[in-house]
Amino acid sequence: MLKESFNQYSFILDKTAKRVKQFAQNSFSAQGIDLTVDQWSVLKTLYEFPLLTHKELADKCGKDQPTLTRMVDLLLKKGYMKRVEHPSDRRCLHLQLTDLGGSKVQALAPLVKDFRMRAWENLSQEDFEHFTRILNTIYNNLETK
Amino acid sequence: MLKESFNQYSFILDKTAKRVKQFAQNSFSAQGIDLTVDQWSVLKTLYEFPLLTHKELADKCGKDQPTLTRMVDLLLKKGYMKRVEHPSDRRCLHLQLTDLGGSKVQALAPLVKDFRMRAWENLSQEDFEHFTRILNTIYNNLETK
DNA sequence: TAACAATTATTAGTATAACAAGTAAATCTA
DNA sequence: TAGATTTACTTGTTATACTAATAATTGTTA
Repeated sequence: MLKESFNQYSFILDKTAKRVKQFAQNSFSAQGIDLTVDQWSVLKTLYEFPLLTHKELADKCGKDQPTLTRMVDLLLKKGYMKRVEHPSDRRCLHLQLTDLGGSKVQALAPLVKDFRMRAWENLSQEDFEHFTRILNTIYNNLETK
Repeated sequence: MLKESFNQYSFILDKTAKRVKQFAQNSFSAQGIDLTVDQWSVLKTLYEFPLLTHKELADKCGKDQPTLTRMVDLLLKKGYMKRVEHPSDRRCLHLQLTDLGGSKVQALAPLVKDFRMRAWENLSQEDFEHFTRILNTIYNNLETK
């Protein structure tokens, strides 16, 4: 049914994801922001879900646990988040943004809004819906379980 | 116009690109294939464009030159490609697949076809066209020059 | 209850790729 | 011819992914 090869989508997908990340990273660097895009995504996720365990945050960010642990170590060193005891399960640690972390996320909001505007020029709300639907479908199709 | 934040697309984009890559990588590993997905994309590109310089190949693959040089070193060590003198410009080197490299790409074709089928379940040819159009638009919108 | 299994976070080691800065050779240009 | 540009390479650093193993805790079941 589909004539084109894997290339014709995986290359485009990969190239575009990489360019978005690079563009964001360059904007961060140009503003002197001491975060990688991935680190920002961790902070942002925690901003939206203020109290998560390592495992929950890792899942939401699509990272494995060792990777997240190292990222948290870094963000902790930078003072943007903290680890807190879990009230009922002593294996777990709850993660929280510090005030500094929260205001960092807020400070980045306008910058991030600029990416969006720039990236979505010449595209419509309908395109956005296609985009999310198609990408989510691919994502779910490749569930490994 | 667009209500959602950067997250609502960059997260999905990044997550999906990562999952596609992981899925491909797992399939490669399960078949005992000694290539990363990025290495495969280099070989595949060179398969389609049989005679490229470092710079041309780097551009086509979206890699910078130092990264490509190291990847070529690796692929050369594995015997999949070779460097050849450029006939008219002695600064350049032409890159070519070896016979081994060519048959490797061919051997991977059915596997790669499986990814495509799996990823695109429940999606139409029309979706594919939306997909490529939208991603290419974003890609071009973020051109840094 | 005791033994075993599963879960959570961590640690360590390795590999890949991105990025930055600089070098050398060749080519182009003014 | 002198200087600028291009091409490829080298080196060093960093971020992230993956694997495997460990310790502590919790859950399960015989």
